[in-house]
Amino acid sequence: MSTGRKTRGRQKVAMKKISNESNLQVTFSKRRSGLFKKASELCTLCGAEVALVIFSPGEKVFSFGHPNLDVVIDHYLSHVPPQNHGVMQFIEIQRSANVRQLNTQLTHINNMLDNEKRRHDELSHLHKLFEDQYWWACPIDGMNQGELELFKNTMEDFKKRIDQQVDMLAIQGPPTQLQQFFVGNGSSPTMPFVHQSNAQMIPEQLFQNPMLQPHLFGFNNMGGGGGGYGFF
Amino acid sequence: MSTGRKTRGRQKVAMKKISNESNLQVTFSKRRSGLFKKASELCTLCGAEVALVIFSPGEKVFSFGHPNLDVVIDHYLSHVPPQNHGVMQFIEIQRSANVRQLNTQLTHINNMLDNEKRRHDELSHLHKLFEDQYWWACPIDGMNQGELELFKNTMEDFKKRIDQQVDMLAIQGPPTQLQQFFVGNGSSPTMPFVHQSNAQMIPEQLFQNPMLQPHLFGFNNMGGGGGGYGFF
DNA sequence: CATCCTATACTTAGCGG
DNA sequence: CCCGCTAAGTATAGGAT
Repeated sequence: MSTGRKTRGRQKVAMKKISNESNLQVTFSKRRSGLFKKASELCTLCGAEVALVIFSPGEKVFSFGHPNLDVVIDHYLSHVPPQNHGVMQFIEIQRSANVRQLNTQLTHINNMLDNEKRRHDELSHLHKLFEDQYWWACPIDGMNQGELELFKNTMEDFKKRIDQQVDMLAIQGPPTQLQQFFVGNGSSPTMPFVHQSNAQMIPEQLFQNPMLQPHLFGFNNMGGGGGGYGFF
Repeated sequence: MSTGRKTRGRQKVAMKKISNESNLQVTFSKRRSGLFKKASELCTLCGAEVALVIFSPGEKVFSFGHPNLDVVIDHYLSHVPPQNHGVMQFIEIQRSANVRQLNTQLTHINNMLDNEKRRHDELSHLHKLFEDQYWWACPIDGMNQGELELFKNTMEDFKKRIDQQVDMLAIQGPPTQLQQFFVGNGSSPTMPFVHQSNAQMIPEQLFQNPMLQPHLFGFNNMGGGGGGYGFF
């Protein structure tokens, strides 16, 4: 009954970098959650705008923003509308360029596929001719003069088609391999994290907690500008 | 003895915007301090990089950053080490993602072209057989029994090749069009962020700033001005 | 890693200066 | 606004799952 307690409860911890790596990771995770919760509560209770970005020692990024992270950051960087932020615009332009390039490539590729499709249809058509006429199964040596004449014409017609085929292929030229674009090895480990800047980024499960739901989007009574803290 | 206590102690407060203006102001101030403290503790304990920006309902700005607010924000915007040309690297990562996608497409395309090349070779070979043997030019009606027999065998052999061709085509199926990627119209502020950053060591010394120790929170009230921070 | 649990350390609402 | 005080509400270290 009077045995030692189940746990020692919360222990006081020195305000310095945690040495134990495993412990550090757990503490980081817990305190990060707590910080996000506090931030969202400040937004809810006081109608403040908050931007919070955290890089873990393990290089991962966690962020939170109300009403929106990028809006607040832009608001901080300058008082110009977020849509006009230089970096964003530049990046967006780059992205668009890449997509256009990709579309051009695919247009070419689709044209090639069209050609190939036509080839395929031609071959199928040839095959159908064979099937329909079934000439090859006929006992040639049993043909009469007329039959042989017809056969010969069929053959010549067939030869013509084959020639057309081969000419077409010759004109188009034999398919050649396309050079791939090689990207610098991606010294970058693949990262599965895609943030959309028009949504608040919150560490996943944290806000599955119903307690936090209402904090995130409940209000918006921010006044207009007026401050004099422009940076540009 | 049984008189009422000195205070009611901390009362539970509903998680919604505080209506009493005076109360709200006090709570904002207290909680803001608490948030900055928590943020600085996270930095100290876990060596994390943190950026925190708060706009009060009155549009005043409060911020905190370790090792430095703008560094962290830039790091966030680019998701790469601030020392290097962050934005460029980010753009490069974006481009890499697109190029990887493009390479995948081209790999598929090249496989298809390989198949088409094989088809082409087969057709060429068939054509050559015709040319070499020149059978189609021979007066069929002039063949003797043996010649007809040979001709029949040749035909059957040819038919077999054609069948192989068509079977192959059937198995591969006809080429299909690829969907293109469309870039959204620029009106949308959305922009995919790829989170990924290389490990970056945080100089501990930077956080040994006495301002950030236990109770002196390292935040600066920027309510009036600031330097000019330009990204370009 | 994220969660649950328990015992404590820490934070903060409400009230006075 | 800031500071202090008090009591109650929260966050969280440690340990286990």
